[in-house]
Amino acid sequence: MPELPEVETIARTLAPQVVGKIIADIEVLLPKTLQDDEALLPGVKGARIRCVFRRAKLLLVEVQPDGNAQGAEGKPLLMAFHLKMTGRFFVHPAGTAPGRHTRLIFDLDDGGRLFFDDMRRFGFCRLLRPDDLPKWPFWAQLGPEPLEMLPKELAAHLAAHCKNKRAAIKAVLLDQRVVAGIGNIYADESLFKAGIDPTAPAAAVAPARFLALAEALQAILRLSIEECGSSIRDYRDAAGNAGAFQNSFAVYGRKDAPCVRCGKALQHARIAGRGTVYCPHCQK
DNA sequence: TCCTCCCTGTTC
DNA sequence: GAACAGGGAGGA
Repeated sequence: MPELPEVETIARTLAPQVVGKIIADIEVLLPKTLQDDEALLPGVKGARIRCVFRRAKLLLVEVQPDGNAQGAEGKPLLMAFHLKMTGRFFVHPAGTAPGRHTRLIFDLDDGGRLFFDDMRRFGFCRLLRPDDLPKWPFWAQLGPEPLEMLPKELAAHLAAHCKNKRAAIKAVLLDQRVVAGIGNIYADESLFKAGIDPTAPAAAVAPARFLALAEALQAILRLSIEECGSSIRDYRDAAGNAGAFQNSFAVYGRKDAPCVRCGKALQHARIAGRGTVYCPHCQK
């Protein structure tokens, strides 16, 4: 389930494999994976990949269409991928046949084949002009990048969004409109590190505790990026490597196991429809 | 503000 | 053969 650190790792490992190459052809094996409201696909064919970057949990690929392509007008285009739970990228050698879960194939001019695989079919690739990004409601509503703020700023931002909110503090962290890129793993881990009960109503979290939460969130995200993300089940980066941060989990996936701090059994709850593991003794 | 749905493979 | 994993859309 790629969250911020995983998508960041994928962007970093994918970029050196594809930037500068030309997309010679595109094969759409699962039509619903490709969201192309403006029929921009012809412009992507023959386009050169300029850069690969991340915003929230989105992986963005900017391409420069061939100047002669019909309707492309020489302006850059964006491919915005959301990997959801099981999206993966891999660059295969020429001639590699699609796998069972391959949804899109981008044939590169050097013969390489960039596969977008997605077992559970939730992921998508949206084609758009950079100018149209603000018209995409999901993009327009995204909150700030948590690693691009000072801890103090992030703390104040979180505190402001938690004011008067009855929803659980964890639900607020998962809300992409508040902060972008946090998923189930990093919400649980950062709340544990900050010693905050994930089930507590956001409004009940004392203002003084948001600095600890902001610092925990940033520390966990930075550490995970250093470790190339967390690999549970499906996740691999674009070079096929697993991350290592799953070895540092204090709570995620550790229901009933002893708390690393106090040794008491970790509890399980369901918050905002997501499985949640926490230590009632250490998180209040 | 919470629930259901979309999906398929793994675990109980 | 059911429960579970879960990001986000859409509906109650």
